Amino acid sequence: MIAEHGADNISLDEVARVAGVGVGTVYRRFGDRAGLVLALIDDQERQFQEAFLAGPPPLGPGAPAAERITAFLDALVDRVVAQQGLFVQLEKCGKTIRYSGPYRVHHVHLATLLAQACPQADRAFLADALLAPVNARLIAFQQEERGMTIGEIKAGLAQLATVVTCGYSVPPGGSRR
Amino acid sequence: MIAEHGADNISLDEVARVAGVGVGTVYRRFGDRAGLVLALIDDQERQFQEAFLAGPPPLGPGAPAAERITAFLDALVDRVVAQQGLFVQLEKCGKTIRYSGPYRVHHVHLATLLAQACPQADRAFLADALLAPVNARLIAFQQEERGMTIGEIKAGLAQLATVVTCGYSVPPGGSRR
DNA sequence: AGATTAATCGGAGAGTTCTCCGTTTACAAG
DNA sequence: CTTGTAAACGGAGAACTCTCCGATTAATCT
Repeated sequence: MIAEHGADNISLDEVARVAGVGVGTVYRRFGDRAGLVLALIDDQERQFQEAFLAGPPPLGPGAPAAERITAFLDALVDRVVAQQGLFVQLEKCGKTIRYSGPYRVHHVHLATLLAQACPQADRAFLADALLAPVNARLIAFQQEERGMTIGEIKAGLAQLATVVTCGYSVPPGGSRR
Repeated sequence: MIAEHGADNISLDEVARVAGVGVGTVYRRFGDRAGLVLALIDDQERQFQEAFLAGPPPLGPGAPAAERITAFLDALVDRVVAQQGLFVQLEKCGKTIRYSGPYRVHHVHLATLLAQACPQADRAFLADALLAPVNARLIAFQQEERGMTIGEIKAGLAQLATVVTCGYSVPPGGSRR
């Protein structure tokens, strides 16, 4: 259905009809629209998590943290682009969903890598800040309205990650908490 | 109505009823839900733009670019927090709206400052990347689920901005610790 | 098998967002 | 004041998300 009509323009009524069940059944299984989208994302998400948790370097363990961070952001962009429509849907749903499930895993992973690359930074915030630009809608906007390519986006992220991992080693000037 | 029922839980049917007009009129005036929200945001947005375009430094012109960047991000956080519910609504609406209007102005402004602070960076992307974490839903999540304070969020952004403006002066690749 | 209980199902319905179009109002010309 | 035209109006209705609950099916016990 998504291949045919796009990820938007899909009503759960129709999903139920096509599946040959009642609407209630769909909602009991998946909770709500967001739950259904999450389920559709789940397969690739598992593979992705497998890859950065236990796959070959530089995405998986073995490479230095700074390299893994870049590799992770790079792969995350691919991940989002591969199911862009679904991720856009996900972000439209209630805020409960946007920052749960996959996001938390990504955040923990990135924060762990950041802890190695730049120990004295606020790694929880920094992880949020690096994940924030990898956002289906922003990427769509950058592509469509700014004419950026995926390569340029990845390059920008890589540069940002580099600057961050290097820069945070040096305590900045007048910053206080 | 927002003060009473919160920014969600407001139906345009009811807005129309309270306003004493038909639903059609509301939609003709504002286009859709997003348009109404934008209108509600507009007043404070104008003031904010006035402040960073022509107000006193460090937010307005006069201070060095690096300081203005920090001041801008700081003020933007306040701006979003002040109308957090409305911004969350805005982000839920179609992607047409999220990256139009205010966002573009903020982006142009920040990109201009970045051009002064770190000329050789991809300032269009960098501006997106710095704006991305200043996001009503992310901030709400950081506050509620991570227990972060606004002060901590601002501090994190300030540090990030510092590292970015300093770090991008050095061409990437030959990075040292 | 028959009866009792629990889990599952499906669709009617409430509450929304947004569109469409017949009706009403405002305004200018005769 | 009347008439003609354009703009503004408002509510019926289509399409949608999600809930609720009576009906159906499956499982367990006697």
